[in-house]
Amino acid sequence: MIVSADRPSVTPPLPPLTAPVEDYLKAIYELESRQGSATTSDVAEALAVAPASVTGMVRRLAAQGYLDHVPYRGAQLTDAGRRAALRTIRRHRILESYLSGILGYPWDRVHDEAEQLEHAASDELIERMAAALGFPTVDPHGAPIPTADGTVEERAHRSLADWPTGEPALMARVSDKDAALLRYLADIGLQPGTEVTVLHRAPFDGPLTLRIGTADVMVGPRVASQVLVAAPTPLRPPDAC
Amino acid sequence: MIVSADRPSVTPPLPPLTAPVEDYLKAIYELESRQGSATTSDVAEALAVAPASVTGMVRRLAAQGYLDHVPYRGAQLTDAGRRAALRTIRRHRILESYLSGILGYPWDRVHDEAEQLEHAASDELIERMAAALGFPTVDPHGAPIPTADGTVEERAHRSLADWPTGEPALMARVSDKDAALLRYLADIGLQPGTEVTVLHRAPFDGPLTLRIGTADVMVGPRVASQVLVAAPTPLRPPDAC
DNA sequence: CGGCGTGTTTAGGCTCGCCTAACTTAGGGT
DNA sequence: ACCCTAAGTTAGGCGAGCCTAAACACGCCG
Ligand SMILES: [Mn+2]
Ligand SMILES: [Mn+2]
Ligand SMILES: [Mn+2]
Ligand SMILES: [Mn+2]
Repeated sequence: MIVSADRPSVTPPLPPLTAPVEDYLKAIYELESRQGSATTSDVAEALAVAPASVTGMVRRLAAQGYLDHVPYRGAQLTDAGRRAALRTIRRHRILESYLSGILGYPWDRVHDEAEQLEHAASDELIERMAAALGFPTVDPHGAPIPTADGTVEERAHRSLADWPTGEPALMARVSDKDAALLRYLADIGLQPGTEVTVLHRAPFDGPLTLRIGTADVMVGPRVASQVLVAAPTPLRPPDAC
Repeated sequence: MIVSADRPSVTPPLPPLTAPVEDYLKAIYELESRQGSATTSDVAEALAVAPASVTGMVRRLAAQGYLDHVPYRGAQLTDAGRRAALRTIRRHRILESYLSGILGYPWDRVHDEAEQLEHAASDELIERMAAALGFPTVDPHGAPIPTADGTVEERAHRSLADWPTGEPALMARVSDKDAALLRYLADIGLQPGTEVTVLHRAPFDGPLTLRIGTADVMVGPRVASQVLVAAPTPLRPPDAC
């Protein structure tokens, strides 16, 4: 009688993930959802680590069932890996929201703090913070907060660089990684929820003239391309007019 | 020309302490202030680690100037070691206060959470939490919070087990380490600031009858010995009567 | 089709923090 | 004074994460 028992379906109790492992899974998740799969050098760059270190870690994580790895071809998360990544991302974004919303942190300094705390905070703490915030659905930079059971609603936004001239838009999201950019955006009054209109776009990748509130501001194309926007009041059903 | 350059007096920029190192220094500080010096096995017990591991770590910390170690005789913190320990203790106690005071944690669960967060939180976060609390001077268990520049005011309390019968006292402090004891004390309404009177003490290490508020409660001597108390309203000047 | 460069992996090595097993030391008891 | 035991240290080893240097694979380009 032959019993095939490779990869038992009943998972034995896994040890808690270490901080580096959580950061790898998070980075791979983000690269994967942007580029389809995560290459060794992209992960290395994202984590400021040598490529050889990534190869080693990826091999370990594949052995533990968090991802599939085809040598020379990149890595892709398994369900277990995606679950773990989304858990860390949830913690990160709730922490950012709490620091910004309750403790008065400026939005350009919440990321670094959350990058550490996401590995130390208990589930109870995270849920208490979420409750104190009224269970927010997006973080201070407009990124969606995964639910506790591991689902995210990723909205497909357009870049302000592509948005048609003259049509008002709502600022929706910006990366949390570039603190200087965030400070600049705060300066000119651009944050998630702000209405913004592209008044004019100079040719040859020239600057854009924006109307933000009552003020007109000129920004470079590098800034505009980083700012994601959406159509205003997209929540009302289409037949409501 | 001979220049003696061993042990330069200008300290080079030290790398940030790791979480285990912070926990060692904290444990040694606490043992030292309770027993004069910290023995290898006491530290091992406090950190749930093998004695051999302590010997190794103590050797490293001595080499880095955080403590003095006489083999077979125990360890004592240097000024640098004491500073580092008090910094971690400050963070721990502010975190406990914040979790309990702002996030509604029960006081028996703040310790474990703070034990992790104390290594991850930035100075800015700690100071923002302290500010949100109005710069508290004691934590939820009555332990004094060291100042940012590294001083603590340790009050010499007496145990409830020794307190004279009939004289009212104020509950002042209890260890944060035993969650079950903390739950019990919360149950019977004993927390820092509560007035308590020993009505009767049964002989041969028998139970104590306490008056807490309007209720009478009997507690064992093991509980009473853990509860530290002080004379009521010790803040009013003596000539105020 | 063969060579070449970029990207990846392998090989070997390091520190930190922990372990167990074997030893040494200090110090109290006889 | 000596021995015995408890406490402490040494020896040797392990896994996690990182590194550099060297070998190698893929796929593009001539
Ligand atoms: Mn972030
Ligand atoms: Mn992180
Ligand atoms: Mn505590
Ligand atoms: Mn700790």
